[in-house]
Amino acid sequence: MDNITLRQLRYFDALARVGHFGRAADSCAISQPALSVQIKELETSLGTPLFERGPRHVRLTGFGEAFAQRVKGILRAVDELSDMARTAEGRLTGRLRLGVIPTIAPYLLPTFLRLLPETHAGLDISLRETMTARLIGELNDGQLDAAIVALPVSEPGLTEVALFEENMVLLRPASEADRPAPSPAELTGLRLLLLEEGHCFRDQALSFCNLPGGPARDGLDGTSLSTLVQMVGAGMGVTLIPEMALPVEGRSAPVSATGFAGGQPSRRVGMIWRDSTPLAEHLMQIASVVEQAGRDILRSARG
Amino acid sequence: MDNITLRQLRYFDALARVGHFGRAADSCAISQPALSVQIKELETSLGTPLFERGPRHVRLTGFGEAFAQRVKGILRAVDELSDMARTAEGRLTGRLRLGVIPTIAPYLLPTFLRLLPETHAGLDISLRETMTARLIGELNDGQLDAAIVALPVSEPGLTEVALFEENMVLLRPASEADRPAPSPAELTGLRLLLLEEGHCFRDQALSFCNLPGGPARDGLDGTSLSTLVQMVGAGMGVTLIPEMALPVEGRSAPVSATGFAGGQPSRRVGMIWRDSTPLAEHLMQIASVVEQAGRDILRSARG
DNA sequence: TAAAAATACTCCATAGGTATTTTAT
DNA sequence: ATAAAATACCTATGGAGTATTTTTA
Repeated sequence: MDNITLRQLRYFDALARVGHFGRAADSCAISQPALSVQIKELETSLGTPLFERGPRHVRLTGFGEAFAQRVKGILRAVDELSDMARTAEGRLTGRLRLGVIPTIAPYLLPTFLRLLPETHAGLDISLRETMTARLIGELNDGQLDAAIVALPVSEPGLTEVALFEENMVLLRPASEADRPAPSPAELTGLRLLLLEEGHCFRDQALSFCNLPGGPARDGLDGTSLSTLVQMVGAGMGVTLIPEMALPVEGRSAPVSATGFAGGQPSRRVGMIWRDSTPLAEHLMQIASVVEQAGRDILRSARG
Repeated sequence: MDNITLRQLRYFDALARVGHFGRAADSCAISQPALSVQIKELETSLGTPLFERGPRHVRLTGFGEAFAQRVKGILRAVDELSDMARTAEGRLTGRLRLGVIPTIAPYLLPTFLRLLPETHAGLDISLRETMTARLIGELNDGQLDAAIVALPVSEPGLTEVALFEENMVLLRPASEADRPAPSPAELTGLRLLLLEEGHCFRDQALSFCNLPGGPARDGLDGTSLSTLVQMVGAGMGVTLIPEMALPVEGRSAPVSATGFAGGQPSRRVGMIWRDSTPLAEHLMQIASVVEQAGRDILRSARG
């Protein structure tokens, strides 16, 4: 028959993802028979089946599995072709899909989004806030162009650019404001409230305190820094928050911030993107805007 | 407009290669207007021109240049999808495009092609005989599936598999058969006839004799080993030939073969293919047939 | 029997062909 | 003036939709 088409590969990829002809067709904004026909055509042109059809679910064959891996790469490369064109005339145009982790987003973005138009007027930013692991997945899948995370992520295929370093500060109930700054070791004696599992900030805090990673400890986990701060304000314990969050969170409850006796824990904030992205040059410019935003916030948090 | 299609990328690639709408259209087996339309559509969908049109020739724009690089990779990856399918049912089917360098082809292929059907009946082999540099280019372009060459080639992106090592023997006029085997150093005193530039065998011979690579020396270069052997038979000088060539070439003229005093020069024969080829597993099997053929020939040449 | 994929068929968008015009040297 | 690309216009292929049938747990 005829040659493989990108359309077939896109439909195949969708079906491989969702494992259901009807829903895959939806996600491609076509009808189920249209998708069925294209998949079948791809299979016959290859001369070998890609899916096992069951009445309850559709699964990739062994061959289909290997095929899907390569197809993903091809589709990503084709998407990057369009990205290239967006940079052809010197300035970045269209929509930039940016991911940010939850412990950075609410504090950094207001300043970042205020600064960005100064250098990139008209650039359309779409934001996604979720945890690092998911952001990495979406970068690899081509659903994101770049992400702002805590470094290092050490993911093969991703470039990381370090932007600034910020301290993690201890937040205690305001009533304890007069006590001396504890050492990291003394933290283990306090009720340390942390974000739920999956947040890199949780892991960084635990590792600073030399505590094991393990699963949640009952009642001590929050789903956002704001919640944790409220819990601290209510006298339930203490927590760590990033310096950047101080201006916002420090005023929302009766809490008091302090450093540690000895060295301060810190995290490095940076941007990551696919090695292969054609947007690299422009992402670097945007990274420097992020850096400026971060430094501005830290200066005001400290001053 | 609509999305990018593979068809557009194929046409674009053809035009980027040949730089001429009419001839590119020919190479795609379509009419010139059909190609023009697709190229233009690609350009408008990208929003930026890919070619500078002149009345005498068509050139890639700077952006087009970068674009072409990526497109090549995509098209190769898509072609490899089809290759994958050829291996899906366990055995390799269809046509295998194999390159061989000229100093191996005539001696190895008869035996190889006789052995191959024993393990790969029905496999359709298409052969291309040219020098290493060109074979590497055609491998990278996806015009070849594998090549038999002298190792190492050390090309990034290509896998090499060493198969056997063979000596290079000195061929002298039969009249000199009684003289003692010379040392490599003594070769510089003889009229050494070699293949023209570009043949790796020439370079290997020169390097063994500690001679500079330089360009041709008048009258001392031949275009094939057979020619060299005839020249040696006519008393014009001496030459080096691969051991494998002895059974054929040793009888075609009044010449005498000998080794060297001290160590024997040798070359390593192997197969190369793209790292990314899905045929790797099967190519490895074919490589072992090549190896068997080589060893058979060497055994009969020595025995 | 019920959910889901495959078929049947119709329609329209679009790729391609031929003939012709425009363009740039 | 000429080679070559673009345009015009027509045809035919094929992708998509709706309606329907087939499949199998």
